[in-house]
Amino acid sequence: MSFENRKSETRDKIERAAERIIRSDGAARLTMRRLAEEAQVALRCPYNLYGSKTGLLIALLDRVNAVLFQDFRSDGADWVLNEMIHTLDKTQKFYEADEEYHRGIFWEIMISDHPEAREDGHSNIVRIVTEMTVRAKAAGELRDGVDAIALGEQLGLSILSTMGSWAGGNLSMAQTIAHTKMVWISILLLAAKPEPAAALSKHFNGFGAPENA
Amino acid sequence: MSFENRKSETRDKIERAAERIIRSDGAARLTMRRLAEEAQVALRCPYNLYGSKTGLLIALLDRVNAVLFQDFRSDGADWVLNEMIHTLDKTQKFYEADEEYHRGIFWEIMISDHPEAREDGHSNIVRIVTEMTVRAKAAGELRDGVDAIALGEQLGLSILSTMGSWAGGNLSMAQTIAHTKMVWISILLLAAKPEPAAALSKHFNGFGAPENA
DNA sequence: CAATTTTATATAACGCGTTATAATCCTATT
DNA sequence: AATAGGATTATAACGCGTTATATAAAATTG
Repeated sequence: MSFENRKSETRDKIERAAERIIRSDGAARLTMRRLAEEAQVALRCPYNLYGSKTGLLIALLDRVNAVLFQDFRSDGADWVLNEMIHTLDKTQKFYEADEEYHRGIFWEIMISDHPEAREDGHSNIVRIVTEMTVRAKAAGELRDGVDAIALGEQLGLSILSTMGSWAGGNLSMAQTIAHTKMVWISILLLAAKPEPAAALSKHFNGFGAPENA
Repeated sequence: MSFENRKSETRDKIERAAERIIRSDGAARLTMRRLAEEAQVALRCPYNLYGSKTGLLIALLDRVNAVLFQDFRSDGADWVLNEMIHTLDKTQKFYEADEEYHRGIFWEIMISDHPEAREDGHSNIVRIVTEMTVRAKAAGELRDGVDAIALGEQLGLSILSTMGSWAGGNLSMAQTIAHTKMVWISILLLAAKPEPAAALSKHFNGFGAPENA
């Protein structure tokens, strides 16, 4: 077996063990010593492969995000702006299927003292949202004078911040998406031309409390 | 000297030492052993008085918040909704005067594994914002059918989440307030009656990128 | 096959927040 | 003044993420 094959087999052993521990006891109870024991490797081994505990968690997150982000392709909705709202629904459904697992990983990465970890997820989301606003602008759904990139950054910041509250345990995923949807629509109603704005307002649920979301 | 006096003198010694360390080296470099040495008390002492490191940081935060929140009394502006925007400006000015100090404390409390710590700050902010929306409703500035409490909870959640991103180092305080202002105004334009809404829209700066804020 | 490089192991240690255990002050009560 | 009780101290220890050191095993290279 080659070096690379051996490494990726070890990686697999470790990531499987990490998943098992997080699923059974939560990400907060994932310790490197317990992980090493569960994966039957030396304590030093995951550090060789991932650099740090945070590096391992990022590897777990990346695998999951690859699946989620595939679902974000254009779905041929009537308006790009409506498609953006559908994207929120897809996100909710995806994370709700395994909410505690995702929340734990998200949180541990978020509070790690490896700043580059946060930066990665941050720019990922902002990029995806900005791609959509730029597409909406190109489709003529946004008013003249609206900077699509600036708009995307603001919407991306909004969902990212709210997901931070989710990760911290202050919100459920349902509340997170409901709030984000409300904020996005409020903003987009100002940025959109009348026609797509009218379509958008059908998704607006008023000012329901987060608890009712 | 009485028991209570002795305790509050020790508390003062510890809190002063903590402030000194945070101001010189940042909150991340505040360790309990170093604090004990700087305050010239036993390592056990702060645990007796505050329960935990997080408890001490909350004590520091409470002292600061008491000063900030005093500034949130009604300032007799034309509209309550405008007053809410001014509150954001006051908050920005206040935190910017000592941004790294506040950010560090905020962050350490936020990522602590004492969930009740987050809960406190959370409900504090939501309460303050909700008081303002209820006042706006009573002043007849909000449309009929708008639930002032639900609205306040959403606005509170918005600023809280964004301040989380600030605490994590992803935003400056200026960007944090600029984003919150944009979100608040977008939402309030939908919730407000025409007259106060017109006054509100003067504060709207369009969709500037967070970097330009 | 032999030599070299890469990967994995075993063991100990560091500083961190926190706790346990005793002992020692100092205030309050009788 | 004697005694009870709360406040503070001193020392050691726990599990945590991480690193150092030195060794063993396996793949690559000559």
